[in-house]
Amino acid sequence: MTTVPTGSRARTRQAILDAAVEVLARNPSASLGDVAVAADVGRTTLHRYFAERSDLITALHALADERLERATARARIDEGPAVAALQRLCREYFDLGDVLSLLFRDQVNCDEETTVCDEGFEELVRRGHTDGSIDPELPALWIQSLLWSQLYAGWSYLAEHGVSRHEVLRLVTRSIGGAVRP
Amino acid sequence: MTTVPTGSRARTRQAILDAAVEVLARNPSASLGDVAVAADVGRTTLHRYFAERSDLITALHALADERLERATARARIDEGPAVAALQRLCREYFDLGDVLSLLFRDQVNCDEETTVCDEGFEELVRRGHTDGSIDPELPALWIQSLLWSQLYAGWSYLAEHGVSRHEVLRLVTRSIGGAVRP
DNA sequence: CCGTAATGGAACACCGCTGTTCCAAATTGG
DNA sequence: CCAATTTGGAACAGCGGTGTTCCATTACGG
Repeated sequence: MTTVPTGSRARTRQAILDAAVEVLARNPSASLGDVAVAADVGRTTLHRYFAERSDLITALHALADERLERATARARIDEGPAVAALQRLCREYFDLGDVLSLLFRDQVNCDEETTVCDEGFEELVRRGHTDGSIDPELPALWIQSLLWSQLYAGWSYLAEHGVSRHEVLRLVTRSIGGAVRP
Repeated sequence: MTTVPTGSRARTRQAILDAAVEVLARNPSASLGDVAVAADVGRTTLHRYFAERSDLITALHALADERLERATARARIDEGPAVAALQRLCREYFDLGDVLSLLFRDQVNCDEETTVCDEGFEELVRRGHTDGSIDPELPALWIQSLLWSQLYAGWSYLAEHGVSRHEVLRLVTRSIGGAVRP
């Protein structure tokens, strides 16, 4: 049986994952050596935790999915006015930062992400359609694409221009809100 | 001196560039072999036209910049109401397709792209700010990020879901228009 | 129709990344 | 403080992409 992580093991594992998120978000084809350096860990150690590159990627996706789910839960998208709920979701996702750009760059069509949202998200959009706060011409799937792409735009904007995190978040939520209005 | 392209040379060169756009837009780290196959050309021939990978990339950027500039010119962003001009620009860029996703994926902050637009684009946004058709809270740079990210979202949407080009374009222009409204 | 240009295939060395093994050093916990 | 765990460095083979050379074949223009 696998030994229970003795604390040190868990810490190292997390350090590697964090570094991998940061490095691979910027350059999806970065080498494992780069990740190891960023994690301040020997390449040997990295291989000890994740035998193959694909194992690391898998763990990364699991981590991203988990955080995505938590963030979705925190946004309570089934409560209150639709647009406000959409903007709460936007805020929560924005805080995930690099973690989501990972999913975004690999495959926008990520099977997970669609299913993660679809139950509640479609319902949210439907709510907005019926109460007139969301343009009925815009399907839920498109609004989801919009949300993701604007988050991406926000992160890029943050990284490239000297603008505060708070200010960027303001721009994104405002733009998302405006884009879905009828 | 380099011999003047005899027609056949120019055709081959163009075939390689077209294939490179298609292949590299989907996977920026695709091999030159993949590009050669897509161009229906031997790898040797490809190397004959572009000695190094970086030479191909450079040519690709030049091609993208040129088409970007033409598209910008066609949109006549200095004419008419600001939002309509923005939507014309959106339409023209949308038609560039893969060519622009290339620039987008490599570096959203592409030095070229900012300078290409900045003269006219900032003016367009200013026009919208003063006549009240564009939310004055949104800076030109952000609107530009928005435009690009929504185009990207549109292309992805087109590729992944069975939606017509025309329909996607409608969604993008509508969303862009909505996003910048005060 | 002949010669030149253009092409593609094969083979080659080179390089960086990957995944593995082995061993010595450092850390940690009891 | 000792022993087990954890770590990192070095070295290695394998692999795929790169860039080059050489040669035979094909296409094209005068």
